[in-house]
Amino acid sequence: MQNDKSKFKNKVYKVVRNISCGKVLTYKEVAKLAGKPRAYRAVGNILNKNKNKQIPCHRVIRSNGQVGGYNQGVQRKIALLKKEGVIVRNKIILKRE
DNA sequence: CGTATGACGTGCA
DNA sequence: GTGCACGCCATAC
Repeated sequence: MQNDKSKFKNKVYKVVRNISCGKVLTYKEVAKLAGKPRAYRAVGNILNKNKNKQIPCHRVIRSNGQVGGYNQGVQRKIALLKKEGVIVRNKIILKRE
């Protein structure tokens, strides 16, 4: 049985895992897709506590274009994004349309 | 159960 | 464009 909170967390994982290669979503977008557009705070928190490699949480960035953070190190996150084709400059995501 | 924290976002000076 | 303060939600202690 899962409460709304647990469902939200589960949905977040599903959404993040569903992100295509080279694609990046913002915390707000993920929260919105998870059903709680106001829980972007919790999204970051959940991913931070999460250590599941199955989830490409490195594809989740901030709305202002910054890479945000990463439990394995921001540098690691940037490296992965760049490796996937995302342009990153000085911790800023320069994603093309 | 209540408090504190955090990978955030928006508003205002 | 930069800096500071408040709000918002889930999780941990």
